[in-house]
Amino acid sequence: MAVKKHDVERNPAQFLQERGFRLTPQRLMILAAITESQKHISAEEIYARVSAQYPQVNISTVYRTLALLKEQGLVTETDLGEGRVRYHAADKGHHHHLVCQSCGAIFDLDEALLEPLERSLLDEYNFEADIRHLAIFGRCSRCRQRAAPAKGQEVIDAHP
Amino acid sequence: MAVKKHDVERNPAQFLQERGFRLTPQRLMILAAITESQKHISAEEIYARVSAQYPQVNISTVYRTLALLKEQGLVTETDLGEGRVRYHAADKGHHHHLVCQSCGAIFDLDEALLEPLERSLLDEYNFEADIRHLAIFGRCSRCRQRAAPAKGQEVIDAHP
DNA sequence: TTGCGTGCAAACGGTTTGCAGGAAC
DNA sequence: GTTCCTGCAAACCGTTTGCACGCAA
Repeated sequence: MAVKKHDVERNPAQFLQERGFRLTPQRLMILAAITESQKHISAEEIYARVSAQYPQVNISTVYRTLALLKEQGLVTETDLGEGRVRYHAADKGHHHHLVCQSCGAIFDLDEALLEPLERSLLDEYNFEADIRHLAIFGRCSRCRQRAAPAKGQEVIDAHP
Repeated sequence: MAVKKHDVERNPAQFLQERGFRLTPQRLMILAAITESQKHISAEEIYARVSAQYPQVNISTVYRTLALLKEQGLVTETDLGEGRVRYHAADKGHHHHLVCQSCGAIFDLDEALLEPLERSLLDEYNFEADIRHLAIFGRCSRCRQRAAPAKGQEVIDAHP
């Protein structure tokens, strides 16, 4: 069944066109790379994908297109603490990540879990949280089991 | 009363020394800059402070020292989404930030508010969250009042 | 035909590295 | 006297920019 290629490509494309932006092959391919990607994708990865079928694209076009798509609300950014930002189609909905600091695994986190937090931020601080992509760092289930005795990784008590 | 300079300087310094690291003037001054800073401080800011009294320091020394201090658990990092990391003495305790995307203001957030989240991550995902510094983006009370009609800033439904 | 979007190359800002000389122990 | 730490300079990496050409509309 794969991805409904035409749908995912046509809607954002149409959206851009209606706004007066030109539909160039580069933009369409960049859009496709993002919407077809299962996970969050970085600018470099988009560039790699696109240039595989269209070698003359330039990385700066990728960045300019990403800026446009973000501006138009078609993609959102996530900072997973890697020193680089990742992108993701806005229509795929928001979700959050648990990033394991031991093994690097990334787990998706149900949005609902953050609702209580959002509510109390609103109630107690009158702060309207925009939690579209949140990365929470820590240690995953598997790594916890493997290293059961330890409780934290940079704890200051170490007496070797 | 100010900061108890000797205490804050001596403890981490002593700690480093006991671990076999040398106590150089550069390290002491960098340590002092961090512990004396009220708010989170960036590498560049540390460099500026230190080089004010010791012009020959190099920014690379700041980075190397920060890496050491982080490794030894004496400072922790926060990523406030500025494209640069900020540092903060570990013994000042953990706290979190509400970052207003409209006006840039940064508010401190009580650690207790995150406990329910941490607990449910542990319960439901067996994930041991290491939430030492979290930045939550959104819109602060004042900016919400000022722009009451809007509900989100990049919402996709816009029909101008 | 018009002007937006692109490729190119160079610059950016924050951070990291190799090296040789100098200081802490 | 060793060895670790530093300053220097250059490289790094992801990202941004100025410019002239070319293509979508």
